[in-house]
Amino acid sequence: MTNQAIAKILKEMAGFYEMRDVPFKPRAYEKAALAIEDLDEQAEEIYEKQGTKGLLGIPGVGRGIAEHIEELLSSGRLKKYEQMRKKIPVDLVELASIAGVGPKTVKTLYQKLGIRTVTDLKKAAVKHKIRDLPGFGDKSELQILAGLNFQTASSGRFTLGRVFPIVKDLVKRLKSGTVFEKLEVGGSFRRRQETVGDIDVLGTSTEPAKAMNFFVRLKDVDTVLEHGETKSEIRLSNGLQVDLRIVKDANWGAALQYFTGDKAHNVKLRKIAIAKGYKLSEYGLTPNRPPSRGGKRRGVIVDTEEKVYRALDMDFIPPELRTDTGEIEAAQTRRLPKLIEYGDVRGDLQVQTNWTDGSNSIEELAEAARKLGREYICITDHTKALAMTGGLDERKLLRQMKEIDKLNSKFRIQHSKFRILKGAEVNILKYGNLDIREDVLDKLDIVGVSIHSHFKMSSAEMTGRIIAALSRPCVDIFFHPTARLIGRREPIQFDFPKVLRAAKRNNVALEVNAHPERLDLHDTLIRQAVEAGVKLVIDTDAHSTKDLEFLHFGEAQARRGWATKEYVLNSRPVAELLKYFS
DNA sequence: GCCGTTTTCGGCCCGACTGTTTTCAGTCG
Repeated sequence: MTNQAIAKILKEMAGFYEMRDVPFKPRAYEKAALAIEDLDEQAEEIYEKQGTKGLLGIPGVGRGIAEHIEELLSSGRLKKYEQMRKKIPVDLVELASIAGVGPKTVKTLYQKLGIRTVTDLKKAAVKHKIRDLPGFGDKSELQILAGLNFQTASSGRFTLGRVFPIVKDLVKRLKSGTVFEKLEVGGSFRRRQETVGDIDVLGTSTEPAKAMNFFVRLKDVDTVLEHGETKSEIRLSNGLQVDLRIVKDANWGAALQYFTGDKAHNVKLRKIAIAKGYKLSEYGLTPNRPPSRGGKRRGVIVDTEEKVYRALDMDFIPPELRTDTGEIEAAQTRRLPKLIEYGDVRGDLQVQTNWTDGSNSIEELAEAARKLGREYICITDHTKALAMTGGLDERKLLRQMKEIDKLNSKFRIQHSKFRILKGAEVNILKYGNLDIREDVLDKLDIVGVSIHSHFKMSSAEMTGRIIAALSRPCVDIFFHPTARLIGRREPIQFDFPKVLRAAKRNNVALEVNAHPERLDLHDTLIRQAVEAGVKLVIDTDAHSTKDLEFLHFGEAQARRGWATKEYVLNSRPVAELLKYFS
């Protein structure tokens, strides 16, 4: 049974408890479900290897839930869950995913109208059966219909790469209105998560009502979901939801901290605040106890985020790290790493040209990279086994090397510093051998390898396949190691710690692919690589000059994985980089 | 049901907005 399936059952149980107004259990089950979704390993494997103890190691999983998981893994069923579902047999997760519908609403809908599925709900809403229920009205019915329509039109989250230009443009327009003093985007966007559900904008204004009106009347607003004094929500015509909060200037730091999240990070901070005798909220940091006689009840001034963290006795935590995965403890003991900074990467080591499936020439890509401030670029066209891209064979690869030599002398005359490196994205074949002869690969500056076929091997076979490839002396980089495509293709399965050991032994760097549909490695795997002492590179995997700008997403991903500059090889000057790989 | 700088019991984040109410419940983040 997959983590997804286990998580779904736990989420439904959370909902059933919520329906019955059972206190605290819903949160406990939800928390455990989220932790299981976030695991890098299958719970099934953890259980096989370490038994119940392994399951108890998952945050939020205690004795009760561990027993549930064991029952699910061994029998494929869970009695307690089945009993709950028998009483109220509804597709709880699906129904509750509709905006404005929660467990209590689902319960009423089932008891009064017998609604069990999303289809049932649609039928009832269209027939206007919902508006007559107690506690409902025509507005709630309309809201449910709107939610249903939106859900079928678009399914949830956007990639960071997709929202990035939209948000840039939105911020520019909001600032042009001159109704805001401060304006900042918080939430998962500021944390640079790989996908973003909605955009949280935070602002200050001397005329809040005017500012809110300006916001809800932006020209591409499709629906105004909420319109209040301090909080409004809109949906843009492209489907993206944007929330705006207007806060007081004196609370700016506390508010920005609060609206950046994530939730688990904030909850823990609040607990720490309580332990220190404070209450932390978006409105500031205030003493929790009544003031002593004659004393005034005054909050700590937290007009910047830095002051919030300082007041709680810890170092400032960069937004990308705020996931409650050890960053708070590290900040308290002054052990946070100094993360790689945006702009630290000097050169791009994976770029495809029009020799294969890219759309620009080598020269165009080189020129565009130079203009973006890069010091070098490595041309890594596909090789012959990837026939659909017109992959290069040995003969063509040699010809491309000559072409690069010519271009380099041209660049040397015009711009002394910029350099084009010779590389390739070589296919790892089914049993770990490469599709280009070694004597030709030896002539390249940098050899990257990657998996483009046979994605569905067993973990053991895949591990052997990868280690065989990484053990070739000519190999320098393992490109997009898990081969996942966000929202489209699951990562391949292999024993990551074993591959890390092989990479370290052979001095092979792992790539952090910056392409918004890949972002591969993902954050927790980057963290493991860094802990294991394995070096990284950050590449765009550009297929056009425009794609070269993806680098920012790769740097963000590396930060989310706690990577320091020292671990990222292409933050080094070209001579040092080549020396490392030689 | 989980968890521990309040540690095996007793807490568990907290406020805004909406719709349907006439003081509040449900949802959301």
